[in-house]
Amino acid sequence: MAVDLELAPKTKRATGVRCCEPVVYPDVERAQAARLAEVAKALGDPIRLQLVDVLRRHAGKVCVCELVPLFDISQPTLSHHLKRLRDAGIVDAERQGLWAYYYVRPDALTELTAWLS
Amino acid sequence: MAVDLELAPKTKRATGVRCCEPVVYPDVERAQAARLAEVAKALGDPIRLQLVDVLRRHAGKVCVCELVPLFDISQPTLSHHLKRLRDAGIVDAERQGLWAYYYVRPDALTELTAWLS
DNA sequence: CTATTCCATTGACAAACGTCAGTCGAATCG
DNA sequence: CGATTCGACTGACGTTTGTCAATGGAATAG
Repeated sequence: MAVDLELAPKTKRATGVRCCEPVVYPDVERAQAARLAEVAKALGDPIRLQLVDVLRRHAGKVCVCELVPLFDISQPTLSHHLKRLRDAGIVDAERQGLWAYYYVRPDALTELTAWLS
Repeated sequence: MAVDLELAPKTKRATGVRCCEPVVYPDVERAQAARLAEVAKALGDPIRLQLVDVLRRHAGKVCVCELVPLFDISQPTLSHHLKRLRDAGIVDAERQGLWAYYYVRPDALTELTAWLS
């Protein structure tokens, strides 16, 4: 994932001399950065982060009706946040009759965790 | 950080019976979630994530003029992203004469890393 | 002093986001 | 059947975001 920047110690340069040569950034990097940023973005809201936190603490699946009273937001708004987490691939849902059960997808956060560590 | 949700197996309930009791969410949680989400949000853009990635690979400080050619964005836009990272406490800068050197603040990502792990 | 270089800030704009009230479909109870 | 419940979706709203062109301000070169 590295970009080999030459970290030349900056000294005074003559006027008209460019500061540094352009460095090509590998496209592979960009694809991974896009994936990582997408996950980070989905976690970039306090409510969504708490949702993931609650879901992660339960090995099993959690009913939406249990999540609603945890937050001071309307049910449609919570549903919207859950959809955003679903779109980011972080959680998934399973309907059983009238209820919907959410859970964190295994390995959904491993790439981001690995990058951070 | 846990919230003790009772994960009662859902079964059919009589009409008019509430699904679950409201659970109180500790305020301490919310403060930490706000901090974590702020950091995650700052990382929730591909360019900012790549910026942090580049800065992390260099133990020392990196001149802005070295960062500009890495991305297909204008210099003001890059400056804007750097400011967002500064505001989130992820990076900091140091001016030396005409140049500005950026670096990742130590421990800026430890809380998020710990939460993810 | 004047010209130049580096970087931040401003202003503007379209796009995306967080939120809610309202609604709807599906499933269940009576 | 009709009434009720769960959860998603729609439309609307104000706010935030990402981006650029233009500008400004500080420091250096000549």
